[in-house]
Amino acid sequence: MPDSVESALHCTWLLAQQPATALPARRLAEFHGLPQAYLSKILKLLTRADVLRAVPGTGGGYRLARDPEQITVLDILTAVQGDGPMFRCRELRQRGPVPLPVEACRRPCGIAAVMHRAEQAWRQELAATTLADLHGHAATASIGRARRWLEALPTANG
Amino acid sequence: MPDSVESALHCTWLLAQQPATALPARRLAEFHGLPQAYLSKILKLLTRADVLRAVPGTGGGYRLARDPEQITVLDILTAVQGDGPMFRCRELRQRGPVPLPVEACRRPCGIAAVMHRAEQAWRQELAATTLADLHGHAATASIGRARRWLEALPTANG
DNA sequence: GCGACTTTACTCGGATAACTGCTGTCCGAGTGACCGGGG
DNA sequence: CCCCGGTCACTCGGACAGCAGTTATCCGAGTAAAGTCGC
Ligand code: FES
Ligand code: FES
Repeated sequence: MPDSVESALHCTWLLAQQPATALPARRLAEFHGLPQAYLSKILKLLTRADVLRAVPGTGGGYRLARDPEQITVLDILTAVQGDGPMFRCRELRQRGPVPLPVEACRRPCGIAAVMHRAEQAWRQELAATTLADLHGHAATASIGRARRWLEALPTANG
Repeated sequence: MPDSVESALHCTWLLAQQPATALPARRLAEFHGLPQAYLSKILKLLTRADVLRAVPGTGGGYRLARDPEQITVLDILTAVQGDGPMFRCRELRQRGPVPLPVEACRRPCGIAAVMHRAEQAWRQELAATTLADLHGHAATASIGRARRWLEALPTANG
């Protein structure tokens, strides 16, 4: 699994701490210690998938497109990795010197069925967890460090 | 997910039809319509993981290392893809201008916990399915085509 | 002092290289079967 | 007819290229804010 998934999850989690304001890619990269340009690409993908909303101009950045309770971890993974299933049945049963006729291949084969069932369980676990749940179960130390850094920003706050 | 997984599953499934005799890589590649050399690599990995047993010499090939009831789909995936978890926590919380102290990172972070939980569900589904189960739930057409080809082999049978 | 215009700096967006892992391929070492010769 | 040695073809095993997806990077279009000038 690509590492970009972790970056996307961390950024969305951090944005969930302040759903109102928007943070630019430069700040998020600085906070997470990641290359700014590449993280920009990831945030781009999240924006295309309607997980984040981009705010252009000075003082702009990215903010959550919906409430944290309505953004699941599966949405983030789908945005970064694509919505296609990780296991793809290549229909090997129709190849070789003794191929199976197409009319007998309407139903998915047993191997694909098992794979899809396991993947479905995986997706269900991910879809059952929202950003709000992550915030609720997060360690106090993590929330503390995030809040500390957010309040120390040179933004036009009070 | 790499396509080699499907090849490995199909080969092991076919070998489960005849646990006694051994089939060479050439025959398996011919049956599945796959490149012989690459499939040899996959079978090599399965042999290293003690899923298959290699029989050298003329008339040799690969046979199952254990009974089909004791070989799970997870074993095959682990053999091909490696036993490492697909999601790897890079410890981003320890990076950046406000890093979390190491003493506070003994427990896995919330993101990694969710990911590992989902992956555990996935693994559980795969570990609960054996090659014998695949044979039991397979379509009669698939079993028929396999048996037909196996009996038509030029092997030194009766 | 107030408003409008200009300039500025900052933001996202898409298009463009370098790198790792999967895919595909090759040839050598080892083994069992097969064939020929001798007893 | 049976046993032995030699030859052979077939097998796996590890080492070697090619391509795709991920990672990393750059610069241009667009925008909101700030600064500046005139009234
Ligand atoms: S034919 Fe290979 S997984 Fe369906
Ligand atoms: S610190 Fe990123 S997933 Fe654990």
